[in-house]
Amino acid sequence: MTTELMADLEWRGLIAQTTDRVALLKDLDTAPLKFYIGFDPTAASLHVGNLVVILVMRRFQLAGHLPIALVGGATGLVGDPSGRNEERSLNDESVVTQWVSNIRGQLERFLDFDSKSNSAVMANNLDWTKPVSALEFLRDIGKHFSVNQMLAKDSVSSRLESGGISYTEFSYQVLQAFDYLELYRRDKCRLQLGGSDQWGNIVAGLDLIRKVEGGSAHAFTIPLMAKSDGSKFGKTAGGSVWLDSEMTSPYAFYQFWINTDDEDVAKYLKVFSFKDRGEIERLIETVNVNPGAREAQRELAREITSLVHGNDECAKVEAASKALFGQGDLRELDEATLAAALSQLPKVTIKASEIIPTWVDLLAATGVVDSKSAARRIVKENGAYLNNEKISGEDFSPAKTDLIHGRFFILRKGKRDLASVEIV
RNA sequence: GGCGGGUUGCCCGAGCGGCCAAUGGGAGGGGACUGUAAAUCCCCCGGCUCUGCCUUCGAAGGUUCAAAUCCUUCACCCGCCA
Repeated sequence: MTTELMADLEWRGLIAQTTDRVALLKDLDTAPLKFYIGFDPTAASLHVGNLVVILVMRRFQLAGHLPIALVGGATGLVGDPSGRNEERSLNDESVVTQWVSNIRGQLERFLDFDSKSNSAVMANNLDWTKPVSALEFLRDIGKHFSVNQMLAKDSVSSRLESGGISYTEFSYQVLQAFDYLELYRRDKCRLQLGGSDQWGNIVAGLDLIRKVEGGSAHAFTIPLMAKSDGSKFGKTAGGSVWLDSEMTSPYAFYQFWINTDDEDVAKYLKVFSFKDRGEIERLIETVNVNPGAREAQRELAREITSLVHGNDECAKVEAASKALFGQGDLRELDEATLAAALSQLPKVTIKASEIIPTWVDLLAATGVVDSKSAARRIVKENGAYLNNEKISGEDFSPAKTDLIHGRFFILRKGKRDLASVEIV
């Protein structure tokens, strides 16, 4: 069963590096294994990049193992130098506390905390790190670390080349190692998963466990998600794609997935989808046979949006996308369907008594563009639409007769950036 | 501690008294082509009450009719020497 898990992960391209594969397989096969992944609160929400690791965690749980979701209340206060060429700026403790609770809430959606056999548990490293005094830490933990080895770690050595590193961030690997040791001691946790940039930190933990407890544990890293065109995964023009619906609307979230390049969709299905291998292979085949239908993208978007925002919300944004991108006249959509679709978009309302502002002013008000100049530019460049019909003239204003169902205007910028105006 | 170099628009990087909102590249945006894809081609890319005005070239002062460009001080970075 576990052998299947590993084979499946391998097929999905989710294994970057592990410690002794044979020993790991044996442990996974013998009994449910406790494992953990840490998430540092570096933002108010997790983003789609974190989803890669979270879903691997879920796969392990589905295979019967015992997840510990660790939120880095302590490590988040210090800052991980891995993969960064600049020192992080420290966040206020109150901010980090807030972020910890946000992230905790988000993680709960992806794991089963009520299973009879292998429930997930939540942990916060602040709980065991905060009570330790600096002296205890230096004597009990620090003594086991060789600065020479610490300096050799990629995360540190690359920073030494590029502008330096503070003692604070330099110490990060020790804190993370301490986490692993703590979880090993109290929960017999013997496996840590993480992104491939975490290898050094995880191994630091293994060394510490060996030195202090004489025990052995495993490391398992997951490749960092890369896009075929070399750009960073999970970013759009607007920034990161967040899991928080306030920060990235479910509609925008769905749109992010549905716009996946053909080049990447096979890889994304393997990484993010819980469909079985046969079904994923069938979908990948559709990309080759009939790419225009974009069935693979649709399935991907639906599955991930449902997972993150729930089936109901997904159905809404799916219907909205279908309605707004459909070929038909928007006026033919019934009012309820249209209203539901528009509720997914950036929106501005104006009073019926007001004079209707220009298209430019309306678009700027929705926040779809940064400034009125940008909105004017769109008109000048022929990318301005009202109710899916091209408009021209910078001083164009919609008329009452353009209202759909007596209360909506639909603004469009370019091919797929939509916003709504409602007259109230 | 000494000497030298640097800090320019989202990023990289030209400019070195007026012709500079500032060359070029990347990112981003619009159009064409398509499939709400990629590639390609064309165009745009500080803001505004837009034939003009306002704010930008590390910060603050100063010289000048006129400064991103010259001077002074401050901050940070990077080399070389000690």
